[in-house]
Amino acid sequence: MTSEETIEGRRRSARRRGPSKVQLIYQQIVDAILAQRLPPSTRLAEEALSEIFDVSRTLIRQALLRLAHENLIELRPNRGAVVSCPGVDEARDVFRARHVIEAAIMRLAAAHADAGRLVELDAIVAHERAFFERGERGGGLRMSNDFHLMLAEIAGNKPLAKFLGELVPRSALVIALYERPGHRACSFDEHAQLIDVIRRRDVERAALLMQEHLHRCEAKLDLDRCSGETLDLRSVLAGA
Amino acid sequence: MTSEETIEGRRRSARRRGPSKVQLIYQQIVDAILAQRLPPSTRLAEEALSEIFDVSRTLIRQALLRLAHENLIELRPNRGAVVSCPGVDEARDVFRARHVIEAAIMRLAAAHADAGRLVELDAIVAHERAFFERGERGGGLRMSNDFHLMLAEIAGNKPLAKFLGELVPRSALVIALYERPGHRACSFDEHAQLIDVIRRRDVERAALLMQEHLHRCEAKLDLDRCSGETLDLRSVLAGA
DNA sequence: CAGCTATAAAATGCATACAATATCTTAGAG
DNA sequence: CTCTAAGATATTGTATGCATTTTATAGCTG
Repeated sequence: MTSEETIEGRRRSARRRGPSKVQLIYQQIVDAILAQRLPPSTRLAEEALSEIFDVSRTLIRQALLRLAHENLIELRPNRGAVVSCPGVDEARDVFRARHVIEAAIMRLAAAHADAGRLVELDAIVAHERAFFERGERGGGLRMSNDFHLMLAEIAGNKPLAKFLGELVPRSALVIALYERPGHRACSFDEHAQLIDVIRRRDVERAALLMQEHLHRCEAKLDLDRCSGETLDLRSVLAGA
Repeated sequence: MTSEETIEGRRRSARRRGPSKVQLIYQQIVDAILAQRLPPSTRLAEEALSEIFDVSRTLIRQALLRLAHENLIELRPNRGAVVSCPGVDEARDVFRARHVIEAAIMRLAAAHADAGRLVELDAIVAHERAFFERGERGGGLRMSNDFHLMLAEIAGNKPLAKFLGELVPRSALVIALYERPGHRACSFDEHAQLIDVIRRRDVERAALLMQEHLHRCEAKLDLDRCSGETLDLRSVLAGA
C-alpha cells in the first residue's frame, strides 16, 4: 500500500507537467497586453509583478525575458521593462513580414488541410462572428488571432508557425494602437473566404487572397498619422 | 574636481554598455555549437558552465533560456539542457522556412541595396573564398552565414532579419550534422552570383536565384538516410 | 544472476540576500 | 524662481542557499 501510494504520488507530480508557472505568468501578461489592460509604455516593475503573482522575482524575470525576446516588451538594462510601443515603421515591417510568412502558410495549408481541420477552422470563424455580433470585441480579436495561428498549425511548418506566433501578438499591439474607431481591422467575412479557397485547394489563389486580406487589415489602420517615428513622445505628453 | 571625477566615472560605466555578460556567454556557446566543439546531444550542465565562465548559475540560466528560445538547445524540465539534434523533418522545415523568408529578403535587398552595401557584400564573399582556399572550413562557414545575415540587414525588415538570425544557426547545425564529406553546402560562387543579380536590380530573378541557391544547399546534404525521425537513436548507439 | 526497491548523490527549480545602478527628493547657489 | 548637485530611496543585477526532482548506486528478493 505504501509503495502504491508513493508511486501514485510520484505519477501525479510527474504527470502534472501542465503549463509551468513561468508559462502561466507569461500568458497572463500577454493576455493583459493584448486586451489593452496593459497599454503600451506601461512599466512592468519586477517586484510589483512578483507580489501580484505571488512568486519570486526569479520567475518574473524569466517571463519578462521571454516577452522581450518576442518583442512584446522592451527590456532596458537597469531600467526595467515597459510594454512595447511600436512606431509606424515597425508596424509596417511587422505587416510585411506577415505577408511573406502567411502567404507561404496559406500555400501549405491549402495543400495539407483535411476535412477535420476545415471543420475546426469553420468553428473558429463561427465563434469569431458570434463574439463580434455580441459586441465582445476582445473575444473576437482573440478568435481572429487563433484563426491565423490555426492556419499556421495546419501548414505544418514549425519554424514558420513559431514566427507567426510572434508576429500575431505584435500586430495585435499595432492594431490596438492604430485601429480607427468603428473599423474592425480583421474581418471574419474575409476569414470565411480564406477557408473557402483552402477547401477548393486553390493553392495560388489562397496565397493571393491572404495577401489581400492582410493588405486590407493594414489599410484599415491609421498608419499615416505624422507621429514622427515612435509614439514615445506622444505617450510622454499624455503621461504628463 | 570631485564632481568631474564622479561624472567621468558614471559616464564610463554608463557608456560601457558593450555586450553584457549574458550576451557574451550566449555567444560563446553559440560559437562552440556551430563549430561543432559542442556536438548535438551534448549535455550542458549549469554548474559546469558556471565554473567555466566564472559566473553564477543565474547568468548561465539566462543564456540557456535564450538558446532554448532559438532552438539551439533543448531545455528538458528538471533534466537539464542538451544541444539540439535536429531530425530530417526538422531540417527540411528549417530549409523551407528559409526559402520563404530569404526569397522575400532578396527582393527587398535587390530593391534597397546601395553601392556601399554591395562593396560590403563583395568583401564578405572575398573573405569566404579566402577561408575556403586556405582550408579553414570553420571561418568559411562563418562568412557564409554572415553573407546571408548581411542580406537580411540590407533588406531592412527587422522581423524578417530576426527570424533569419534564428534560422541561420539552426541550419548551420543541420549542415554540420548532414553534410556529406567533400561537399561544401553553401558555395561562395553562388553567393557571388547573388550579388550580381542584386547589382542588376533584377528583383524577381534575385528571389528565384536565392531559392535555387538554397535548394542546391539542401540537395548537397544527406537528408535521405533512413534515420527514423530524429537522430537520437543513432547518437545513443554511437555513445554506447 | 536478473530485476526491483531503497538509499545516496547530483542536478535543477525557486526564493532570498546583497551589490550596483537608476530615479526621486531636497537643499543650495545663481 | 530656476537650475544644479548631493543624498535618500527604489529598482534592477547577480550570487548564494535551500527544496525538489532526477539519476546513480547499492542491497535485497525471487
